[in-house]
Amino acid sequence: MKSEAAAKPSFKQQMLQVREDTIVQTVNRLLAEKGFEAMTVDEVAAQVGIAKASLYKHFASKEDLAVAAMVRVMRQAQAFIAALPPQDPPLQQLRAAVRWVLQLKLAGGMPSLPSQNSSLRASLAASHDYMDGLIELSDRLGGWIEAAQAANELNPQLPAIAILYTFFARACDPVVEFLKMGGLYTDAQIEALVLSTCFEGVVSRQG
Amino acid sequence: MKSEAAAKPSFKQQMLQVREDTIVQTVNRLLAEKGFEAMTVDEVAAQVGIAKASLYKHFASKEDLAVAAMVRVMRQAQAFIAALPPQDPPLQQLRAAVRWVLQLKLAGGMPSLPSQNSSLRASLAASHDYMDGLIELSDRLGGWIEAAQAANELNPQLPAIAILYTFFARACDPVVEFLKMGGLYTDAQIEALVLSTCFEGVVSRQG
DNA sequence: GTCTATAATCAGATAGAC
DNA sequence: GTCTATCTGATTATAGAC
Repeated sequence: MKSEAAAKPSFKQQMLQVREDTIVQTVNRLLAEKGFEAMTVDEVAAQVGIAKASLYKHFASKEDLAVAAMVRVMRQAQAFIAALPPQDPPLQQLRAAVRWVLQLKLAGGMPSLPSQNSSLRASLAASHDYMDGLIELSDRLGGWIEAAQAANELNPQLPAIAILYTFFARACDPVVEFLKMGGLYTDAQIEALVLSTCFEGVVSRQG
Repeated sequence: MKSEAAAKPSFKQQMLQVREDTIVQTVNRLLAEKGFEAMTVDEVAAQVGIAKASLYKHFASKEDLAVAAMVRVMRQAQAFIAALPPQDPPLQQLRAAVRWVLQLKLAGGMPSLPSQNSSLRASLAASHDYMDGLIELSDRLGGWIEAAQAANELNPQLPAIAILYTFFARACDPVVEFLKMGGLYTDAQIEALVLSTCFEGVVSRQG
């Protein structure tokens, strides 16, 4: 019996894992740069430095590639959320979470998926890894939202689900790209601007 | 000499215009439903009820079809803006403009373009009709934004351009679709929710 | 698992008759 | 201008040798 085989992955398996990580990172970058439709599998293979047929030994379809990239981002988000100081007030946790998304976008690391691609949406919905992550994330954020509403820090008249969606939508907010393209503001300024308009809106505070 | 030909379009020209209007309306609907990439020219031809080759007699490319649809929406927006009571305060004008976009989206009439399609962006940028409309619209809204900031109705600390982009971004705000898919809220409620989070944000008013 | 080479398909665009 | 039929290129996916 291979006594160690069960305990830790073999060298070969580690190599495999590393290669797949490389692939998913490449896909993630290309998705962030060009989006799902514009990204071609040829391109992914070329940038990873392997043949396209080899890519298909690791992932069964282009959709699966994108799903893997989304699962990766989802895990990163969960890790960040889990590492937040639990004693901080809910509103602060939420601001930190939205800030994390904005920083990921500004760093060019947020995959941009078409909002209405049926084949990809189906693949995402079929992925347990993705859906479980999405649900856990929604629960976490949802809990903070309700707590912040109960403390009258977030507007209690808004449905919690609407606030949750508003936060999720920052992941594909074109305002970030617009401001970045303009070149007038630093990444930190853009982050502050979008965070501010998301939470405080655009009206004057004392009206 | 054809004395009437110069004064008003001939019957044939009117027919042509009507047909092209039909095409653009169909394209607009398909763009709103499925987006630019998922919409096929075959589909457009089938829904209009003409052969694909005939379509290409009217528009030189798929991009041109999308541009025509965007120009149409732009003109509608300009017409709406122009019809607003000029004596109303700037903030009210802006709310009306954003509300108009949300209603168009909720009615399924807002084309959804990929934020990062180079060929389409190039075509849009090359269209004088589109760019002129965009600039005029930006000037109008920009003027109101600065006036509202001067009156301390909009936050004067935010760059006017950031506020402008925030309004433009409502045209592709996924929160509208999310809430609509959920089925919990009427179109009017969704309109009010998104309008509120856009202007007033999500934090409590009296903090 | 990796490769080269190739299939299979789909979609944008065009030819040419009427 | 409209049609049928076709071309062309791009892209996803696979066969089969090593």
